[in-house]
Amino acid sequence: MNRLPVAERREQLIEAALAVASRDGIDAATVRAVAAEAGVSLGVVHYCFQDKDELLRAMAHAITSANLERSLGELPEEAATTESVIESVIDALWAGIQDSRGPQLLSYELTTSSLRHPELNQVAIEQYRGQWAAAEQVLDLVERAAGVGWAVPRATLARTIVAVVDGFSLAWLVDGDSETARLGLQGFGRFLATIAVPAALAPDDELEPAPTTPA
Amino acid sequence: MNRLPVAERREQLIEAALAVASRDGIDAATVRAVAAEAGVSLGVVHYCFQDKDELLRAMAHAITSANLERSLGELPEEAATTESVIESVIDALWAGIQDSRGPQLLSYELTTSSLRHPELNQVAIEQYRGQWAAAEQVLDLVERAAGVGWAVPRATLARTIVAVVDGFSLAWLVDGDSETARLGLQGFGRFLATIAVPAALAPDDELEPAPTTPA
DNA sequence: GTCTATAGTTGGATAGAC
DNA sequence: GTCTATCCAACTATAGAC
Repeated sequence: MNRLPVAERREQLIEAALAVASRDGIDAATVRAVAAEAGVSLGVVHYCFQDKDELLRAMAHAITSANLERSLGELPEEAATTESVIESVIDALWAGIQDSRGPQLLSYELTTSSLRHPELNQVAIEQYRGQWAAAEQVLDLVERAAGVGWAVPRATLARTIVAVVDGFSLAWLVDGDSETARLGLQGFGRFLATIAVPAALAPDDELEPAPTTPA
Repeated sequence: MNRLPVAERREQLIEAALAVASRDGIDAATVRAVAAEAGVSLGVVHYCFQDKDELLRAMAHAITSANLERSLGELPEEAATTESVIESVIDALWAGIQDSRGPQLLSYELTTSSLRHPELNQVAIEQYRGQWAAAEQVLDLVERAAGVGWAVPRATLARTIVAVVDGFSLAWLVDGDSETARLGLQGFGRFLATIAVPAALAPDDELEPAPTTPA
């Protein structure tokens, strides 16, 4: 309706794309559907984005950024046992996931789409780089709150955490059983606690293993 | 070309669908593409299957069945330490995954598709029920080969295993780093070894927790 | 900047000849 | 049983009026 600067229009359209895709799936996020959701006409979308892929890439980037910021929201209490710090971090993390079924599912759809379509190639790896980085920051938080380090390199641990959270999230999306998922994650949390070592005994980080594909 | 009984035609078309979808993604598995892959004409597919969804459901079912049978292929050596039994099972499992990138990715695509489209609703839960059952059988194998039980209910452990394998597989699909994934899984395997207890001390299975949604 | 109109594809599904 | 021909719907993308 109103005339808006292109930049704001883009924001609005990305929001709309996110809404449609979260609600109805990535395949439903057609240019038409996004235009309708935003209340603009078809041509407007093509005026703001070169093509559909550019719109989807922008949407994916918005998700990744949002995830990164959100992951820093949950901070654990100060002094406590390692177990209880981990436990509260996991509960907060899980609550966040549980509250966003649509976006969560969308993020898996984006991953698989990215792996099939060359024009979205960067999307998946960016997602994961973001998640791995976020997991490291969470580890950092736990380290300081509980005064511990880890028996394995932090980067390795971060990848494992992302893998475990991904796996339980997927299963939860399928069977809808949040309590089982939460308990499973807590079980993993207790494992984390077992490999925590007093900060004094742990180096800032272990020696990095041989660098893998820089991609 | 040849005139075949409907049942055989269906088998052939399911094979073709699997080939196309594994190679080019689930979205590429159109009725037309499947017909072309199988070397038959469009009408034939609609003669054998009521519609596209029925074909996809049949394909998904074929995958699940194949996975179940395959998972029993890898048997561990007889006498050995718990660690080494677990290690060899994981290596065999991972080798199988690594050799089937396309089908692996397809299985995630099927899961997300199933969660979005009501007509495929049963697909995802069947997949997971199959995987959970397979994981329990693998646990069973390890129990007998290493003469151990577990400190947590076998069903819970099975879900965790599936979640961890899923998570590492997804990350591998994204970054292509099989060695890191394998090492991550082995790390999880060492955790499994830590919660193994001598068979004499473990009941056949722990008391089941309160039954969750039977679904 | 925004709209309508339309070109050009692709894919699901069916009809009817053989 | 199998094929060709065809219909219809939905989508991307662009052109051109306002």
